[in-house]
Amino acid sequence: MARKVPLSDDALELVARRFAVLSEPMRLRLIQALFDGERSVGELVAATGGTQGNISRHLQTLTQAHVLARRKEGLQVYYSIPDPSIFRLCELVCGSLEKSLNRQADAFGG
Amino acid sequence: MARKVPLSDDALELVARRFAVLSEPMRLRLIQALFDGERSVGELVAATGGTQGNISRHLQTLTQAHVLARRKEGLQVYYSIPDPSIFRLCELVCGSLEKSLNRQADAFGG
DNA sequence: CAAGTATATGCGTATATGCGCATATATAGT
DNA sequence: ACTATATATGCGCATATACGCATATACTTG
Repeated sequence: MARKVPLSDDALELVARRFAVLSEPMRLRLIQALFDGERSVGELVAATGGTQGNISRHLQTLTQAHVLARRKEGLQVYYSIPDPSIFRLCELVCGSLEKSLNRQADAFGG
Repeated sequence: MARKVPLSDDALELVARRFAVLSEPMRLRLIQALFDGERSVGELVAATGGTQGNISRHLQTLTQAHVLARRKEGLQVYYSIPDPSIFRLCELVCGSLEKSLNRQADAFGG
C-alpha cells in the first residue's frame, strides 16, 4: 500500500489545499478548541478571542475542507471534528517541530 | 503523552508555518521527487518541469523549514529528506483525502 | 584569467487571503 | 409583527507569496 506512483497534478493540488487549510494559527486554535468535543460559534469566539465574523469565516473554510462538521440547533451552530486523523497530523507536526527546536536549543545552550 | 494543554501562540505559528510550507503543489512535487533519495537541483528541475529559478526558491523555502537537507558537492547542490515523518504526514493526508473523495464518489455513483 | 555550467537571488507583477467593519440572514421570545 | 440573539456574508484594505525574467554568484575547466 506504499505510495510508489507519483500523485497526479489534481491530487497534488488537493493535498496542498488540505495543508493550506491547516496553515493558519487561528484555524489551528479553533481545531484545538474542538479537541474535547463540539462547540458553538459563540463558545469558539470566546475561546479564541477572535472577532465573530472572522471566526465564522474560518469555520466555513474548515467545514468546506471537511476538517470540521457543522450541526445547526436552533440559533446556535455547533462545530466538531469528524475525522480523528487530524489529531495524528498535529501530533506528527508537533513532534517534528520539537526535534527541530531541541536542535536549535542545543545550538544555543551547549 | 497526549497533548492536553493548548499550544502557545508562538507554537501555533510554528505549526501553521510548517503546514504552509507543505501547501504548495510544486513543493509537494519536489518532496515526492525526493522520496527515493537525494537529487541535484538540475534533476529536480527536469523531474518537476519547473523553471530553474522557481525550483531553487522552493528548495530554499523547504530547507529553511528543515523539511529538506542541503549538501553541496562541486557545482551541484543535492537535496534530500532528512526527517521521515514527512512520509507519514503525506500518507495521513492522502488517506484522509481518499475517504473524502470516496464519499463524494458515492454521492454521485450511488 | 577567460569561458562555461550549476545554482541562487533581486525585482516587478498578479493573485490569494486574513482581517475589520458593517450589514444581512435565521431563529426564538413576547 | 417587533425585538433580541446567534451566525453568516459583502466589501475594502493590507499583506504575503508564487511566478517569470534577468542577473549575480560559485565552482570547474582550458
